Amino acid sequence: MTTARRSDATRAAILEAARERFASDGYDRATIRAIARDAGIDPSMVMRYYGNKEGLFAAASEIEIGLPELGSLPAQHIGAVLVTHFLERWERDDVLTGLLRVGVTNTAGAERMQAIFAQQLGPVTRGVCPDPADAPRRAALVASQILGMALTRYVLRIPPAVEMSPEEIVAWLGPTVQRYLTAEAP
Amino acid sequence: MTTARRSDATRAAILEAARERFASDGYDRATIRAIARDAGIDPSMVMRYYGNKEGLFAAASEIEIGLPELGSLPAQHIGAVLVTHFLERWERDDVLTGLLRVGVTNTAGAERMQAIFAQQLGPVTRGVCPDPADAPRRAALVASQILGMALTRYVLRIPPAVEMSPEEIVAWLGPTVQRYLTAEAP
DNA sequence: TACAGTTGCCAACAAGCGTTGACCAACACT
DNA sequence: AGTGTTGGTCAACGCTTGTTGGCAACTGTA
Repeated sequence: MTTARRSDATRAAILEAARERFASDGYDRATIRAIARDAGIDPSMVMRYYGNKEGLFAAASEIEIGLPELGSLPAQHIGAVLVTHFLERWERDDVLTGLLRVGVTNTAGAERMQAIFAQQLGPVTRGVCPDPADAPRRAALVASQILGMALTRYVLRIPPAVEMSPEEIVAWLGPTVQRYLTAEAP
Repeated sequence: MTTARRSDATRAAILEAARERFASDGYDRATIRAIARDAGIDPSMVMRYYGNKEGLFAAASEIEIGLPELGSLPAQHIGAVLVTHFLERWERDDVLTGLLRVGVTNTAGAERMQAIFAQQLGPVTRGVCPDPADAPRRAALVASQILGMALTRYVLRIPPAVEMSPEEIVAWLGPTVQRYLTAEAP
């Protein structure tokens, strides 16, 4: 393993500042200078440690959704569990919001978003849906509803979406996700 | 009424180029210079006719969703009709995609997106849902699913979402929207 | 023909951007 | 004590951006 370096604190500070800036400003408006100012260091350090802006974004958007094991759960609750989990994940920090923001204008961001959902939501879907052949389609449907809620609630901030309680959202979206996963294809 | 000017063609060309650029590149990357180049004129003309970049965006993002009259329709088909209509609207041109892209990174864009849905989706919702008091919430839920599909299909371009046929999407999303509009609150 | 208004191009501006390389201070090791 | 490595600052580069003002050409009117 790589031994701990003296600069690890700085590296972490840069990464944290970068996450916040990317999340609130998007890729273009999140300038290296602003990120460095937030982290309390010189812009050139960012370049030294992460190569260039793209490298910084790649490092800042590394993420684990950490979906729970669904195999052991009662099949009829999967929808609610999934929505609850994503909602919690989204409220905890704003990396996902940032990723969503960047994914919309930046090709690298969009690809990363695709990869995350393919690798982390895909397997779950494959395990629970009736016909494995249309698992990708079902995963995309689930993604459309979950990302759509994240979009209206955390990015566009449409007032009624912001005001809803997590429980309310789960109650509404849970059955939708459940249907996308387990209902027979129309 | 304002009389026709000789520069109307140029104005229109600028607007069209702006719509395309905003749609494909987002607010920041859509530079006035690039828009002017597409329109075949000098960047300074853009400033003369639209004041500044914000003014140009405001003019380029003026939009009518043109929802159909739903009052006369059988209540149980509203969901499918709505999804069909939005899908068609989204496929027809890319102004909405552009608006979505800009709304994610730009405050003015987000506000415009909010306004569009409040003014054009709100009334429809109010007419069909059981209790007018939670009409805004229901509208937000509908928006979350429709915008989510637009996001995954037209912006992030998640492959399975792109490959689905319009009929398939309507078949999956229609019941969801229907439930958000007319089912009793959970 | 003279003149005012419109349409357009050109050149430049100040500011901000990502990025680079020279340089200094603190540390680690022998 | 001396030397190479690491962590960090500073000043500058080349470039692009939104924006401005001056100037030429055209159009319509009297």
